[in-house]
Amino acid sequence: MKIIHSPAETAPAPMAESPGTKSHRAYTQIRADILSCTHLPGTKLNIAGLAADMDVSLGAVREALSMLQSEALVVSEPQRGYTVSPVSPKELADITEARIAIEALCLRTSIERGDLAWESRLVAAWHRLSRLSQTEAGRDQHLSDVWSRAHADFHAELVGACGNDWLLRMRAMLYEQSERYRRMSVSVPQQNATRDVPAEHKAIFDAVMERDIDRAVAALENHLRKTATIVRSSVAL
Amino acid sequence: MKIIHSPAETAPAPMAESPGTKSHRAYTQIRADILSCTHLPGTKLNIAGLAADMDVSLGAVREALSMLQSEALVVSEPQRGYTVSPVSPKELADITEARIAIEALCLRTSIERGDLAWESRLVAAWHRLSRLSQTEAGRDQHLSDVWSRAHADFHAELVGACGNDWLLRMRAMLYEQSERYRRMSVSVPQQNATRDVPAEHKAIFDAVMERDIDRAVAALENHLRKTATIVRSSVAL
DNA sequence: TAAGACAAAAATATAGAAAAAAGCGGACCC
DNA sequence: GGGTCCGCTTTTTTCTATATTTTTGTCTTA
Repeated sequence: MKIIHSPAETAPAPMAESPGTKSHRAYTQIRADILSCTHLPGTKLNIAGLAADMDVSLGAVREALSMLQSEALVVSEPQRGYTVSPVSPKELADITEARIAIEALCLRTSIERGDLAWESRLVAAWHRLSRLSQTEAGRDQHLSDVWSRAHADFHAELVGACGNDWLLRMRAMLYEQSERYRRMSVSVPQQNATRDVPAEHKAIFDAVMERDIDRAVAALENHLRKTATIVRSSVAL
Repeated sequence: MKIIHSPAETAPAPMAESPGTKSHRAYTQIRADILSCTHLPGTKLNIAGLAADMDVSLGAVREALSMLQSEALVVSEPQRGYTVSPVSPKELADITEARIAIEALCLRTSIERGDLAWESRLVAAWHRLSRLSQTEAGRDQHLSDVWSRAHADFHAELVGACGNDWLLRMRAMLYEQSERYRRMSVSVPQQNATRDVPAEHKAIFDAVMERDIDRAVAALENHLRKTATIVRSSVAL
């Protein structure tokens, strides 16, 4: 009769939606630290250090880094460890062009194939984002996170009816990369003042709801290109 | 007294271009086995078994599998191990559509930006492929591998001057996935008889050399779509 | 037949050993 | 006197063997 070999000793807290394995928790945390620029681009990642910080073993960290490599958030040189993927103007330009092309493709098919359920989800995502935009996100950290989440959901929902899993996977990858650049250039009010982001979103949303493919794609492209321009000029690359 | 646990016991031979680490050797081997369908799609991959087969430890295999996951050649369910990525008609269709779109994009910019050095490399790749095609590849295994390599090089060179690393990375991923499907459907002579693959390649090559973008893209699309159709009808998915 | 416990197998985690690279100090040469 | 190269020490990455946890298949029992 083995009593209490303690299933709950490790993590009594629910800890969000982590799939149990320690590798995945490490992955989630390192990923968040990279996206939030706690680990700056180009930094060498010390495996032992990370393992000590989050109280897991080397192997777990190593596996987490492998996962991150698949999203191109870190790069590894054999026998020389892992580093946070560096950033550059060229990279930003490549990502932006690729993203415009692929998102446009996804958006076209999404509008063509989208049914009522999709429209409903899109309306919901739009509603959340537009309400949050009114409350001046950006100052307080929590609100900014919530807005980022809503923004990601809205963009994801736009192409949600595309149906091509491979294109969607690539879109997701590029979105994430763009996010990393965007977050490097937060709090540049003087430039954002000349720009009405909610209006750009509204333009996309309206065109999509009217099923005007070309106008929707044009509005999306405009939105992405403007974002990239702002990011580029505000970040010292 | 530990005798000769030997730094050179494992691989005295140069073993091609493997970057030394055992993880990477394991990665290379498993990858080859998946692409050659030694490990069939959908198969569960036993970590301990693989480790024993190639005489490395669990950790090395685990890391190799992580790398493969980033190329979408294997998928993992937490706590339930790894399986070779399954195949399906839907997947093939998605890959084909995505590939046509992205390769077309890459080809356009490649033709626009390509300089003389690129043209020369392309001519070289074309020459190799066309010579190999004449010798009836397909029967003997080695020749077939050589042809595959030349075919891959030719297609890679077509888009070699594109310049957008992100698009190229995605193209490479999709090419690899297509290869896996293609190799599942080898030796179906009756269908290939009605098709002249070298001529399709020549059509692409000629259009590119004349810098006729639209014709080149159309020829490429035709080539990819025909390949997908053959594969689809010849494989029992 | 279905529920539950047991046993086997497989996946994940850990700690420490081996190998490789990086950092460092001193000697040697120009 | 200054610069460069060689060896050693230290750090870091990689690997292995073993332990722990989870899942899965089976067999009993009501």
